This record gives sequence, C-alpha cells and structure tokens, in this order.
Amino acid sequence: MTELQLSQRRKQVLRIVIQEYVENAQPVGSQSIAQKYDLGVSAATIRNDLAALEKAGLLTHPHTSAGRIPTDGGYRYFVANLMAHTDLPSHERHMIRHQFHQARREIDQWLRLSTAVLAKASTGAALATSPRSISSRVKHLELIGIQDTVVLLVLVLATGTLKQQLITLEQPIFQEELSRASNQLNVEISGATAADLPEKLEEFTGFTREVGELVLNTLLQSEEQITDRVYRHGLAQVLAEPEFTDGPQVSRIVEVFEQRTLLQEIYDDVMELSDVQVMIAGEGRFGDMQDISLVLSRYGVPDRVSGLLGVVGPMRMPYGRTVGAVRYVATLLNELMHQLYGQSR
Amino acid sequence: MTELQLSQRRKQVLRIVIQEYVENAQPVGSQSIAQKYDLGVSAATIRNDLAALEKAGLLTHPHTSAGRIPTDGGYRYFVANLMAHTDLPSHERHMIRHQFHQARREIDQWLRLSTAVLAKASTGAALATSPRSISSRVKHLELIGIQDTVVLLVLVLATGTLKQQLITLEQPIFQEELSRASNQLNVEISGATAADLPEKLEEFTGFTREVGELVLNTLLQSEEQITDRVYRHGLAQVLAEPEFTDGPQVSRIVEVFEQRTLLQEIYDDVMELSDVQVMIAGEGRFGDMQDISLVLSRYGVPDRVSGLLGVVGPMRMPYGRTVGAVRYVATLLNELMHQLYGQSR
DNA sequence: GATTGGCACTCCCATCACAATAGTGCTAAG
DNA sequence: CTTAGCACTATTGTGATGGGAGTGCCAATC
Repeated sequence: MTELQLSQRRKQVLRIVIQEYVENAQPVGSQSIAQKYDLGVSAATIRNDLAALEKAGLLTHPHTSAGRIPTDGGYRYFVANLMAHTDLPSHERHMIRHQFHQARREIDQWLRLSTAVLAKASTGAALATSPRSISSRVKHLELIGIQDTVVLLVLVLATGTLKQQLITLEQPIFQEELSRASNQLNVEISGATAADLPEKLEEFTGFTREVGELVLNTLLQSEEQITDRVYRHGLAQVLAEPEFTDGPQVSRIVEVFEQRTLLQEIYDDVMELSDVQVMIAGEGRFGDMQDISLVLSRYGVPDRVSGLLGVVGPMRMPYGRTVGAVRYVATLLNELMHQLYGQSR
Repeated sequence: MTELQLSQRRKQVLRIVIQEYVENAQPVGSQSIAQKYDLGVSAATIRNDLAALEKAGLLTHPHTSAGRIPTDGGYRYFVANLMAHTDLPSHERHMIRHQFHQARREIDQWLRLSTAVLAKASTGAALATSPRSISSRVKHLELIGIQDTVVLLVLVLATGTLKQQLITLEQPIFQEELSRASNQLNVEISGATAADLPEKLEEFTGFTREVGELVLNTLLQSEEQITDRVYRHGLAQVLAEPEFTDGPQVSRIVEVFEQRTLLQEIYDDVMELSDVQVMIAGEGRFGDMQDISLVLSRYGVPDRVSGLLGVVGPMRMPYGRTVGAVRYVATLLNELMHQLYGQSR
C-alpha cells in the first residue's frame, strides 16, 4: 500500500466526511462541512478538496448532485492514518471488567459475555470462536461406561479443555477393565503431545491401544480445527442499521455472520498479527463482502490456546470505538485466561 | 376452540387459498381459484364462500380490491383440520437418515446436523437446544489440577453429559490430595441425584465437602436451565422470504431467533405434548410474534434427557412439510439417543 | 336456497409531469 | 491557492391520471 500524500487540510476533510457519514448515514456536502466545521476556508475550497479526494479514490458520490461518501479505500486510509486511537472510556472499561469478574470462571461464560459486551459496545454483531489448543498435551483421560456397549472417553488437556468422545463396542466391557485401561494409559501418555503419542502407544494392544489411537485422533483434530464452537450475539441490532433495509445487503451480512468456514479462512491471517485487525469489504481477498467490515482480534495465551474475537458490521462503522472495544475485551480475555493457564505445564 | 362448521367446498376453498398464498405470497382472488381449480362452481360462488370464510375470521383482505389472505386463525384451522399429514417423502427421509449415520456419534454433532437438515427441509430457520437432564444422577467425578491453585472439576452424569467447573483455591493442593477427595466422593455419591446428595455430604468436611457442594450446585443448575446451548441454522434463508423486506418484520424474527429466554418460556408448553406443536403468531400467549410461526417438538429419552427442536419462520409457511420435517428429525434423534442412553442406569 | 352473470365501486399501483432542493463542476477573478 | 458566482444535474416529493384486479351486491336462474 503506497502511502498517499495529502495536505493537512485534506486529511482533515476526509476525517470529517467519514465522521459525519458514519454518524448520519447521509452523503455529506461541501457546504455543510464549511458551516459546521471552521476550517478557515470557503465551501468552494472544500469542494476542490473533495474532488481531489475523490480522484485519489477515497471518496465517491452516489450521483452528480449528492454529497460525498467514503469508499472502502477511504475507510482504509482513515483506519491506517487518521483514526484517533480511542480506547474505550474508563467508566465503560470498568463496567465491562466488573461484568467479567462477576461471571463464573469458565471459558464458555467468558466468551458468551464477550460477545454480549462487544455487541453492546459496538454497532455491529459480535463473534467469538472457542479457543483452539496449540500443541495440546494430554493431562488426563477417563473411560466411563455409559451403557453395556457404550463408553464415554473424557480427555482433559493441559489447558483444561475437555474433549469427549463416545465409543461403541462390539462386546460389553466391565468398568474394572475400563479403569485398568485408563490407568495404564494415564501413566504412559499424560504430558504427551500428538507428536509423542504414536511412539508411546507401541507397547499397548487390544482395547487399550484402540483407546490410545482415539486419543491421538482427538488431539490432532483439536489442533487443526478452530470451528469447535462459535459464539454470536447482536445480529438484530446490526440489521437495524439503515444500510440493511433491502434484501441483498441483509443476506450478505447474515451469511458472513452465520458461516463458519469464513472464520476458518480468516483465522490464520488474524493470528499472524498481534493487534486488532480491521478488514474492510473483504480487502479484496475474501468473497462477497461488499459493504461489510470485520474488526477482529486474536485472544488467548501465546503458544497454548488461542481463539478469534470480533465484530462484523456495515462498512459505515465507528472504527475507533469498535477497535477500542475489541482490543479491550481481547486483553481482558487474555488476562483471565492467563490467570488460569498461564505458567502451568 | 369451538369446532367451526364449514361445508366441504368451503374447506376446500380455504385450503386452496392457503396453498396458493403460501406458494406465491400474493393475495388470491375468486377468479384465479375458479380458473385454476375445477370446483364445478363459478367465480361468483367462490366469492360468496370467501366472504363467508372472512366472516368466520379465517381470511382477510388487505384492502377492498385485493384477493384474500389467511389470518392467523385461518392457518390454525388449516393446521388443525385441513392439513394433509405429509410425512417427508421417503427419499428425503433416507438422505437425512444417511447423514445422521455418517456423523460422529455425539450429541453435539447430531444437533448441529439437525438444525442444518431442518433448515434445508423447511423454509424457516432451525433451532435446537442441547438436551437437559431430568433428575440427573452423578456417574463419576474427577478433580484435575490445572495450576497450583486452579482445579478443574469434571462431572459425568449418568446420561453421559459432561459438566465442568473451575475451582480456585486459596492454597495449592497436591494431586494426591485431589485424587483422594475424588475417590472418597465417587464411592459415596455416584448414582446419587440432587435430592440424595445433601444427606450423603454430611459425613465430609473441608475441601472434600466443598467439592461436594459444588457438585450439588451443578446438578441443580443443570436440571433447571435448558439454555445450556442453543443451536441455530438458516437465518439467511428465512430472511430472503418476501415478508422480510422491511425493517420491523426482520427485527422481530431475528429477535425471536436470537433470544434464549423465549425458548425457556416455551419449553414447558412443548414438553407437555408429545407430538409436534405448531405455534402461530404466538397464539396470543407470547409477546410480539406477529406474523411469525414456530413448529416445535420435544426430543430425547423419556424421563432421562429432553430438549427442544424446531423451526421458526413466517406465518406464511408450508406447515405440512415443516411439521413432517420436524417430526422426522425428532424421531431420528430419539432413536439415536435411545441407542446410547436407553436402558442404562 | 344455492348458484350465477352482470355491473358499479373501490383501492392500489405504475407512470408522468412538475417544482423544489441540494450539491456539484467549472470559470474567472482575487 | 482560494473564492464567488452560476449553470447544470440528479434526487425527492407531490399531485394527477388511467388501468387493473377484485370485491360486493342485485336480480335472475336452476
């Protein structure tokens, strides 16, 4: 992205256009800018500036005699260069923190709360994925007979994540047998990663071996898929925005919101960068995301667990505020999770 | 509900109006009925019938010179008396069954699949709640140290449901200590229900006792709340329906779809009846559900676990098909769950 | 008494014209 | 570079108009 050279005033004008348009969802004209903001120049000058900004690809107008609205490029420039780095105001931060400390100490609760808080603090709909373990270690396993031929395998990872898997047997197995198998396995494989396991399983045979293989599968699977669970909140509110009064717009955003494959795709992108990421209109890399923006962040504990958290909304979005909200909630989650999973093995 | 007396032909006319309107979302007039269907009478006669049906409160027309559309009462009459009991066509049933048998044997997977299948088979958006245990028995518990002062309590219920809870301690506890406590508790409380527990906990003190209390809380909680998890699918498709082109309609259905409290409220109603329930426009008992219908069913294993499953969509909905789909998926779930949790203790 | 054809009536909806409005784009001058 | 002036253009709202679809009712018929 080549850095665009703009005079101080033109930056200012761009900022004003975006600010006004975000607020009112109305194209903004030269005159209203001149009146409302004291730029020390006349409307005509601003007209020239607007024309220049349009030529630079940062603004358009829907028709000849309408005011200007930002293009996706305009928003990108704004986010990259102009956006006031607004952390959430401190009383909001306190309220949010308070809510988190009142919740039960469970990742599930936290994520539920995160989406609720984010939706409220932004104008968009909030999304979060349950955290995915990075190089999971087995902590403990348990085999529990549910029925004659049905056994529940419970796997506890070092991160405290639970995995469950039902096993159906050909023949009934007694609980003593199950306990024996799980004890053997526990001794051998606790602390092991997916990489270590195959070797360690060598020595087992029969049912015990089978269970071991199953553990391995579960581990592998938990490392490669993030789509374990997706938390969502606040779609109703975002659909109330004026851009979603007609059909195709609505279905676009609802699809983005509902699809889990998209998150899967975006995951790696977001993971690379540490700070909050703003993705405007798909950034050309993702499909049909016209007029839709995402504000996303990673959360978790480095090298241990990590998930995705963010907001989806119309391109016309208060980016400063939204970024602030996402960043704050992500930090909070990091903190909380660190307390639990921080320095343990 | 007083049974309404209608001549054979008038029932037929009502059926036709509903069928046509469901299909085309256009008011239907006497003439088009006379042309398309051979009722052996003229348009004028049908006009009289339409007027009679309107007087009976089953139809309305949006304005003087428009055709008729069904009222909520009309739909109710249709569902109660006129609806052809369409089970899903057998090839669809087979396809669905096949999909279920291919899925991993996990309730989570099944419910996810259920909503996907239901959304596809109906024109609405599908909902399912995770099953709630009825009078849960403890099967097994496990205490696992995650960090110095953080312990994970894993609780397995007789139904195979997992419950987890993090415990934060004042002082570190060694794993041996944890194991001792969990062994003691396991011996004593496995098989116990929430009712039995308080008595059994008498004999314990200190940390062990605390954990026991926690188990009790978790049990109680799992019995009273269904809103453990809600699966959703297919909102995008239902929003594409013509009735959701304008704002207030959209927000109404999205709210119904997103809200979990509503499900909580409806739960008891649905549980009482064994068959699929159709709830049209809130049936007067529930809030702002104008123009929205629910088709719901219970699923689960009697006296053990049960959840809610269904479709939410516009009132103008192919009820026959939808009821068939919901019923089939519910039966399938019942079957699958019975296999796992059927006769076990 | 149910059914029918005829006909007036009503309301919607698409179309057009018209004026008002808001905002641009350009030019020429400061 | 800035500014005032002014022609130009596209939207928006309004009101009139005619066509169309469907009803409601009446009198006649089976």
